Amino acid sequence: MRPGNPETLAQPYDPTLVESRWYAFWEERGVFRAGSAPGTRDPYVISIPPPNVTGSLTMGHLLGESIRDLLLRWRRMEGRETLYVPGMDHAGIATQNVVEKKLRDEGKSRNDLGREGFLREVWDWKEQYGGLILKQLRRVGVSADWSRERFTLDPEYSRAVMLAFQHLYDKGLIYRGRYIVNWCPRCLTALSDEEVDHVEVQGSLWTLRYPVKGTDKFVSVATTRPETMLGDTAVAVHPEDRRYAHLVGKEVVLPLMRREIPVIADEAVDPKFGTGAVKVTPAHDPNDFQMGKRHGLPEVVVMDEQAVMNENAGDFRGLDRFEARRRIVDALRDAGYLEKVEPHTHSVGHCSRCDTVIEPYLSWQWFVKMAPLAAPAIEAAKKGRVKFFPGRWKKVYLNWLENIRDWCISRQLWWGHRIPVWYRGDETRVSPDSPGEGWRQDEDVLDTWFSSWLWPFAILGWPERTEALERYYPNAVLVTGSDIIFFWVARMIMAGYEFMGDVPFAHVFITSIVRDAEGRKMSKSLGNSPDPLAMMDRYGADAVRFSLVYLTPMGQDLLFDEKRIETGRFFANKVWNAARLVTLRLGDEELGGLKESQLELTLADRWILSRFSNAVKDVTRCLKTYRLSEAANALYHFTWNEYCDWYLEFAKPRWADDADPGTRRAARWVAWKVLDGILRMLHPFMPFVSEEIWQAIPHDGETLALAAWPVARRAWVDADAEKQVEFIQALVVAVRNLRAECNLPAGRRVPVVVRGAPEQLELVERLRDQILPLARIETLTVARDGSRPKVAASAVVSGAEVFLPLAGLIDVDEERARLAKEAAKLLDDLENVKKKLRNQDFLRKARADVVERERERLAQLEETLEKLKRAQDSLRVAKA
RNA sequence: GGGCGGGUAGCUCAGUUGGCAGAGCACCUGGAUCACAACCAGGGGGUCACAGGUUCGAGUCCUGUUCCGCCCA
Repeated sequence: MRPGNPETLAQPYDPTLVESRWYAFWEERGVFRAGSAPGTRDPYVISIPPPNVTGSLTMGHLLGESIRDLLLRWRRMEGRETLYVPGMDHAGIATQNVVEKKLRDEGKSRNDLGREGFLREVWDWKEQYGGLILKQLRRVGVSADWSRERFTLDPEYSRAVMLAFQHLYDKGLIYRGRYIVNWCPRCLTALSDEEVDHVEVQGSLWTLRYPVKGTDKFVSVATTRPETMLGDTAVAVHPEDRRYAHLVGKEVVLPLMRREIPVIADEAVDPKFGTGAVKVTPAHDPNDFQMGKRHGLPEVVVMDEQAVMNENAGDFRGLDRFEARRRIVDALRDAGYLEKVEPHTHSVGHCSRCDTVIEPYLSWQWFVKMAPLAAPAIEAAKKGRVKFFPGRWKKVYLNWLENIRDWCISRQLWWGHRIPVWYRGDETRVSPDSPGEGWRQDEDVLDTWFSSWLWPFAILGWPERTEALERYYPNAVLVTGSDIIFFWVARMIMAGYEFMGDVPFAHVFITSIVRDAEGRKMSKSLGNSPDPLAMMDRYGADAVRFSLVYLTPMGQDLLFDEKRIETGRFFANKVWNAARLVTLRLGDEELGGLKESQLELTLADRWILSRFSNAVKDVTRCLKTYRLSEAANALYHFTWNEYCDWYLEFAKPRWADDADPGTRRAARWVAWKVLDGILRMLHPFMPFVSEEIWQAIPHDGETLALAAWPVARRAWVDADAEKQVEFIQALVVAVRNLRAECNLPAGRRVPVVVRGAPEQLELVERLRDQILPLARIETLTVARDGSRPKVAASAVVSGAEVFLPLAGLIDVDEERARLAKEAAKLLDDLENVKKKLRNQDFLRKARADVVERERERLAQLEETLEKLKRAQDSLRVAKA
C-alpha cells in the first residue's frame, strides 16, 4: 500500500495544473501499449476512425474520442489487453483542395507544378500542418498506442491498397466502363453516390414544344434542365399512353439545333410527370443514359469537364451551364418553343466537399461490383455477427446494402493511391509497379474510402499474416457517427469478409451527432462550432469529456450548449473536495492493513457499502450495453447525492477527536474504500482528475489506469440497512422541511420530538449524533412514553411523527392551514386508492403483489391522515 | 414518394417486462456550518403533441392525425 499525498489536493481545484501532469506519466510507463501491462489477456481493440490529415479537432471528434477512451480505459481496468490504434486518412479531395487553394493564393496551379511537383508540395504541407488533430488527442487524454500510428499513404498501407485492388480485379469485381457518373465541375473529378448531397431547391419546370416533323403540331416535354436539350437524341413517352401513341416512331425537330430525333416508347417514362412526354439526353442524365442504351440512341455530350458548353452546343459553346440555361430559355421563348414555366421544387445533387452542383457526366471510370461483396455483409448483420447499438441502425445499414449500386472508385486527382493499372497499346495489366518499358500508368487515383475500408486490418500489417493481425483482429467495437455508415462502416464490413474472411468488429456503436443549441449542424460557415481546445483550456479536458458523455442521449443528436460543460466541471470539483475532506480526516492509520472483519461497521457504513455495490452494478451494466449517459448519471448521482450528501455527513461526527476509536476507524476505512471505488469508476470518464486524487490517497499500484475495475460485492448488499437509513433520511428531510415551512432560517437550531414505533425510536437513538448536525437539531427528544407536544409544527414519516415544539415561534393558524392542505392532498390519494380497491375487476385481474401494495398504501395513508388530524386537533385545543 | 427517429416541467433529456411522472439546468426562498458559494438546505412548476382503441389499469402497447428532424429516391 502506497501512502497518499494529501498536500497535492490543494484548494481550489485547478484542472490545467492537474491535466498537464499525467499524460506523459502514462506514456512513459507504457500504459497505452498493448500487451505491456502484466497479466493482461483477451484483447479489446478499437481502431480510430482516421480523421482527415487536414482536420483539426471538432466537437464531434471530441465526443467520439471521449467515448472510445471511456470504453478502452474501462476494459483495461477490467484486465483486458487494450489497443487503440491512432492514425489518419489522406483524404484525397479535401487535402488536394487545401493545397490547391494555397497554390492559388500564390498565383500558381497544380498544372504549373506538374504531378510530381504537386505531390511534393502536398507532402510538404502534410509534414508542416497535417496531423494537428493527433496532437490534440493527447490533450483529451486518449489512451492510444502511438507506436502503431498509421497513415493511409504509408508505404505498407499503400501496398495493402494495391493488393486489394489487384485481388478484386482478378476476381472480376473491378471493371472499367463508360458511364454517367456524379461529376464535380469544380473539383474536376468523379464522385461516388455517397459523396453527393441532395438538397431540395426551388427551381423551375420548363415545358418546351418540339415540332413534329412534317406537321404543324408540337409535342410538349417538361424539363428541369433545359440546357441539356442541346444534347437530346429522342423524345420518350410511356408505351401505354394513348395521348401519344400516334407519335411513337415519328420524328420531332429539336429546336435551336434543328436535329431530327425519334419519338420512342419506354416503360421508364412516368405518364403523370409534366406532359407525359420527356426529352431524352443520354449523355447528361443517368436514366436517359439507360434508356439510350435500350434504344440504341446516340450520346451527344454538350458540356466539358468544367460544365462549360462545348463544340456540340452550337451557338452556346463556351458558356457556363447556368448562363447557357438562361440563354437557351430566352432563345426558345423568342422562337416560340417555350410553352410555360412553372415553379418546381426538386432535389439537386451537390458536391459534399465544395457544394458545387453536381453534373451527371459521361466518362470512363473504374467501378467495384458491389452485390457480391454486400452478400456476406448483409448476412453478418442478420445473423448478429455484427451488432449495432442502437439496434435500429441495422435497418439503415441493411437497406443500403440490399439496394447497393456499383461503386465508382476512380478520382481525377493526384493526391491518393494511383490506380495500379498499366497500359501499352491494347494491353492492360494490373500491378503495383510498372511492368516494364513502354507501359503507361492510369492517370487516376482511388477514392479515399477505397483505402480506409481496409483500415481495421491494414493497420495491423495485412496482407502479411502478422502476429498483431492474428491477435487484434477482429476489433471489439467500432465507435462512429451515423453519417459514415455507408461510406465506411458498411464497406469495412464488406472488406473484412472479402479480405479477412471475418467481420472487422463485433459491435458498431453509433454516437450522437453534435449540434448546436438550436439543433443546427455545426459548421464553419455558421460559426456555431466551439473550439474544443479553448474549451478544454477553460473547463478542463475531464470536464468536457464527462459532460459530453453525460449529455449524449442514446440514439439521438446531442444539442450542445457550452454552458452545460459546467456539469462536468462542478462534478470534478465536487469529487476533488470530497477527497480533500476524506484525506484530511484519514489520520495516521494504515488503512490497507485493516481487514473488513476487524472493523466495527455501523448502520451508515453498511448502508453506503450496499449503495456502492448497487452503483458498481448499475454503472457496469450500463457500460456493457453502451448506455453511456446513463452510466455517467448513475456514477454522478451515487457520488454526489449518496456518498457526499449523506455518507460523508454521517461520518463527520465519527471522525471527531473525541469519537470512539472503533467507530472512527470504521468510518475512515469505509470513506476511503468507497472513494477509491468512485475514483476507479470515474477514471474512464475523467482520467486526469481521478488519477491525481487516487495518487493523493493511500493506494495500491502505480497508476489508477491499471487499477482493477470495482466489483459489486454481494456481501455488501444490505436491504435492511438501506431501509433503515432511508427512514433516517426521510426524518432529517422532514425536520428541514418543517423549519422552512415555519419560515425559520436554515441555520436555526430547533428542538425536535419524535414519536413512533419502538424500532423506529431505537434507530433514531442509534444515529442521534449523526442526525443532530444533519437536521440542525438543538435537542432531540425521543418520546418513549408516547407524549406529544402541545403546540408544534409536525409531519409524519413512515408512520412516525416529527414535532417542532416551538410555541411562540410558529403561527398556529398557518400551521393548521398547512396541515389541512397536506391532509387534503393525502385524502385525494386515499380516494384514488379506495376507488381502485373497490373495483372488482382490479381485485380479480391485477397481479397479487400490485393489489397487496395498494392495500398497504391504503393503510399507510389512513394512518398518516389520522396523525395529521390529531396534530390539527391539538393545535385547535392549544389555540382555544 | 419510401424509411427512420422524435414531440414528457421554461430549456435539455431520463422514464428497463403496462402498476404512485423523474433528473440536470433555469427560477424563487433561506444560509458564511470546519471538503466544496463551482457549495448547502427548501420550494414552485406537467392536459406526457392530438384523437381513438386494447386493458382492472396506458407516458409506456395498437391504429389514425399532426408537427419537427434525419436518411434514401
